[in-house]
Amino acid sequence: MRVTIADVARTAGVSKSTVSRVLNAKGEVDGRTAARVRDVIGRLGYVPSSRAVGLARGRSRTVGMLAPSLAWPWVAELVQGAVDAVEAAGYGLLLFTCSRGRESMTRLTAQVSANAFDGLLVVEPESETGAVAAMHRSGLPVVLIDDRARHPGFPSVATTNTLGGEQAAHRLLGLGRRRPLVVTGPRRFDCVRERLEGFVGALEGHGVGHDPRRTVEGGFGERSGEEAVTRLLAEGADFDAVFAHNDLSAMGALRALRAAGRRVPDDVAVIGFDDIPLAAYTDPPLTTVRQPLRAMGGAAAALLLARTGGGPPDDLPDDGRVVLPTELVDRASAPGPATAP
Amino acid sequence: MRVTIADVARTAGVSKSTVSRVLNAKGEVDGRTAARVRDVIGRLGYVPSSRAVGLARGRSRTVGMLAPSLAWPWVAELVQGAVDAVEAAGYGLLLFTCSRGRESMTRLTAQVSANAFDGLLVVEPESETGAVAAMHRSGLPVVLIDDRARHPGFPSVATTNTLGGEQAAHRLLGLGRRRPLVVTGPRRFDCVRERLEGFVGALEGHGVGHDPRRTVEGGFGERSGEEAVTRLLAEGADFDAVFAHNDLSAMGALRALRAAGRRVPDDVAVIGFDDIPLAAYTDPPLTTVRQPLRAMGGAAAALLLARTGGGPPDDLPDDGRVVLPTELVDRASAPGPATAP
DNA sequence: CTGAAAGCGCTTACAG
DNA sequence: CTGAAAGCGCTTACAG
Repeated sequence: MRVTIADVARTAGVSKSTVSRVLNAKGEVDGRTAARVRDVIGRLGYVPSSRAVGLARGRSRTVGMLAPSLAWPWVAELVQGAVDAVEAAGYGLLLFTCSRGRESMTRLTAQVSANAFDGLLVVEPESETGAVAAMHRSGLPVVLIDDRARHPGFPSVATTNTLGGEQAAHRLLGLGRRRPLVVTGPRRFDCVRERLEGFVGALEGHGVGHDPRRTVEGGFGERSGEEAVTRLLAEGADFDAVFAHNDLSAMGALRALRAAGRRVPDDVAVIGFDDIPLAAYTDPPLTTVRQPLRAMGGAAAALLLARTGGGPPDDLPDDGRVVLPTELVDRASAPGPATAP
Repeated sequence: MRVTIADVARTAGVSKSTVSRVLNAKGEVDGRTAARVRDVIGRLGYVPSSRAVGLARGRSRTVGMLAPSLAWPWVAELVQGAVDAVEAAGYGLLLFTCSRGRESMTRLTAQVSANAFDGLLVVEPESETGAVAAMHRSGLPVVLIDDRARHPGFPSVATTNTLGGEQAAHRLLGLGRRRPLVVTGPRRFDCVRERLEGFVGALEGHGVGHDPRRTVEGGFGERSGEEAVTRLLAEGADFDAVFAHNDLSAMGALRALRAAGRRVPDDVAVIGFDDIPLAAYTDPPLTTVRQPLRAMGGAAAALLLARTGGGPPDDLPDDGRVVLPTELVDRASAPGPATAP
């Protein structure tokens, strides 16, 4: 039923070796022979079985991607960027998410041992660093997205988190704000530390001290931002701006400020981080530090493909790092000179 | 380097056939022999090569999923639901998106011909129906998510779009609204027609006629909702509610109403469709008709797995349809009795 | 330039 | 209950 290389060979009157050669443009083949084979391939609609090719070659032209839940908009963007790049290279992307906890990791590990893919893209490994390192050690090419410092040894893609923090600070300073509230993500993330450092550093560079009591650790969810602002407001804290470490918590902050009757940006300016699609649709639209998520996904895929032999080689060392720049997106929650009313 | 079934066989002093039998719990194997083999497998850390198993069995324990861009929150939810179910069954999910247009389809078709996966999940095929039907005809199990009417022949998963429209109408009627503006999605979608029919039908059932001029076709984006409301407002149209066919356009509508100084829900009540995570974070929080997206993804995966032999069989006919119920989520943009101020 | 043969790592009748 | 052998559909030295 399925047409195989043997059918093509028989019909064209050549050996399977020859068919394989024209298929893979490998070795010398007589022009006319090749044309005839190609013709038969076309007529029979022959497509090599990926399973058989994979077994014979020892590679599947497939990469795996392990990511947190797609319910996070930034994860979805990253995955979309990767899937585009992988697809363009003629590879397939096997998607795994951590949403089922330990069992998800068990499944992934099994697939790795089964050699189901040629390389693995990992987004923000939280507790799975050990497992990922083990896979890497066993010879699987791995590329990380973000959080490099904790995982020397494999290439990674990150964004300028420190610069991003600085960008946020500069905007707030420009607006005359001197007492910002910072709602961070979980401290264990390097990106969180970097954003905070950049932010505080820039403030201090301008002679503005940052009271640590105005830094609240959040969990990257809307809730964090909402609760942090609500609580500090209740405690009578004095702040004239919010720098949230992602857009979701910034949205929560907006909500809490609104509930408390504080005007944004007049009473409190708000800046987020990420620039998820909906950031343009909050009220007021959210000024935010944009992470080039699609591009990061694409860059990570390119690095991985280079290491699995599926893409053009790059000149990055094995523990090299690609850093894509953040950019302040000017909207009404912390308007710049051009946007100011 | 990689340990194979031959290594296990040699070490355990049995044949590969026997190892295969204990691996797959197929055929009778002496208890002690089996124990010994299992022990060796454990000690050697042997895991069968998925490529070899796939070639020998003719199936890969992998399914494909073709979806629109993950930038749509509802797509991300659907994919997450599917990936969880697929993973739980020990299968892999190869993700394809249509974001690269024709080339995306070419790549997918190639993978299908190459027999790269055992079944395909398709989300809202727009222009690709021909290609999908061809794959199905060639023997590939296919399960659709939504929009069944146009594609008889394969099983599908949908939600109660008509009922959803009715639910929205009943809420607005309950609030005393008689002149709703409807911002639909593209008319070519069956779900759009059904939502509209349900909505208008329910109004008429209550003796409320619907002026077709108050129905505006949108594109499911924030823009649609914003533009529709802005335009009708400019034209001096008279409406006291908005039923948007998805949450994104509802968010656009909220934005336009705010810009025009109309109060929500007092002047204009707003209801969306989907219940994406951010619906709870608009201002005011969005009342919406919830689609059980995760569950739909999971149900579609279950149907597909049953048809690839990877899950428990279901009793659904080959062109059967699973319909999961929508549910009105009560929030402040169109508050019910309990939520009313 | 081309073919026969071995090999990739499994599964599955077929014998015993 | 167990093993030898063929087969899944390719690729790749090795000869010629």
